[in-house]
Amino acid sequence: MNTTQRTDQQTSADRRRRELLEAADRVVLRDGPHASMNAIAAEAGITKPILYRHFGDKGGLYAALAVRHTDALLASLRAALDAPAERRQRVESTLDTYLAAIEARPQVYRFLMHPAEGAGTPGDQSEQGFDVGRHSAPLLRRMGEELAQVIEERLDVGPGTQQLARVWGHGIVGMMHAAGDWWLGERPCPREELVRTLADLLWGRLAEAGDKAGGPGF
Amino acid sequence: MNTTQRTDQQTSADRRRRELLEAADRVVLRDGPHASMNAIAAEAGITKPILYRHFGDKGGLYAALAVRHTDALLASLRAALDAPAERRQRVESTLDTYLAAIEARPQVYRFLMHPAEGAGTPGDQSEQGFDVGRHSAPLLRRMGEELAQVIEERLDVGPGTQQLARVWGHGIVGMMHAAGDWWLGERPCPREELVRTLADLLWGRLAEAGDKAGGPGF
DNA sequence: ACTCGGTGTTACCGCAAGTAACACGCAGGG
DNA sequence: CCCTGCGTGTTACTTGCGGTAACACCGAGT
Repeated sequence: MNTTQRTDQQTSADRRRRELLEAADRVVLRDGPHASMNAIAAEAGITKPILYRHFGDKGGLYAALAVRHTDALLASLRAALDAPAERRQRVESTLDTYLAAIEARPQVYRFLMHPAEGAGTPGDQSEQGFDVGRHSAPLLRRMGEELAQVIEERLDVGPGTQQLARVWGHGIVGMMHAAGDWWLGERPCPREELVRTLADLLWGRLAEAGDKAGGPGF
Repeated sequence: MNTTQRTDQQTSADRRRRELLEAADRVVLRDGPHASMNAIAAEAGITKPILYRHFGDKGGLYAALAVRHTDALLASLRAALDAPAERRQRVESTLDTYLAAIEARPQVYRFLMHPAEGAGTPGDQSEQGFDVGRHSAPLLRRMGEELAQVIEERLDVGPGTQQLARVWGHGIVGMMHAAGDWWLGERPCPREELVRTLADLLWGRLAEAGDKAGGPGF
């Protein structure tokens, strides 16, 4: 008797939820990592308590937002990872996919990774921001775990593969993230060069390189 | 005429500053990443405005704290990096030094990297914390730049060494950081194993590994 | 007509960052 | 001896944010 009601309500609530998320997205895209609940509510044309009814608390809204973007990014990454090509080529295109994503929407990226980085003027009060440990970490963690799974599934590295895959997954994601963060800030080189250099690093060129004359070597 | 006065005041102010920093350190070590200005002031036996007179704002205090710890950590890392041994050995001992440091003082580590991660109980209001983008990034950036310099000084990788060294420096630091963060949370294996696995990654075992039977490979 | 669930509002609390404005103690100079 | 600076400390406040309680409207079902 109430199944249609249920579904109607569900979809109605879901639509609201999506609208709110899109509004939040817009305000994040515009205002960068500040984005107070008030601002988001205003952008959505409503007031704070509704946001809280839908998302519980700020973490909930943030998590929902992060899930959206992370899902999209992960889909792209999976596509790059699954492409039919040489391993080196696949690694490069995966790196490139990630870097292209953060390059395309630096605001969103900064919001996801470094929330509450605003606080430009000294009088700016808007510095009480999100927490990061509980949200950006999960984002990176999720990428790390996904990559670990891919590595474990496809790579043959003898015994202890599972442990090794997870270490490598998180390590590679961290490498990608840190290098991308730095690159995004300084733009010292075109993207392809960064991709190539990182792939070189993963390909063991650090071990192969010779010592420079005069020093103790590295 | 006022040179001695000046220096006296200077040293006096510096002593105060150090005392305040040590108090801040203590409260961070105890309370984890919460650490409100009030709490720090109370621990130091004084009140808020004095902290603000000494450090300007919370970012200033945080930066001073971060510099302290980063300096200490960088000194250890430099020592490991400069040890007279094979390159692989030096890389492993550097990784181990970093991981041992974050293992020894996880509270401090979490404060530096993921401030404002507390907020355990839902009723906990103490979630308005620091920003991270302006502080944890500089910390990682600094490590990345240091490592880049070491790489550039000692490694011979042909033309474009400078750019490459910086990419690798930030990338390796990010790998270390992300893997360490994950490991610190889950403790899936002893430290030496993590160190060995990460070094293996840097040594190109990803490229060398064979495909697993049945999949498209990786 | 009367309830009832959903959507929305205003008005408030608590907290933490940051800031006046005032108070004590102690040099030196009339 | 007093009084003027100045460094150090305080109390008491403002602002802005996250989060919540209590009330208001409105369309559907009986």
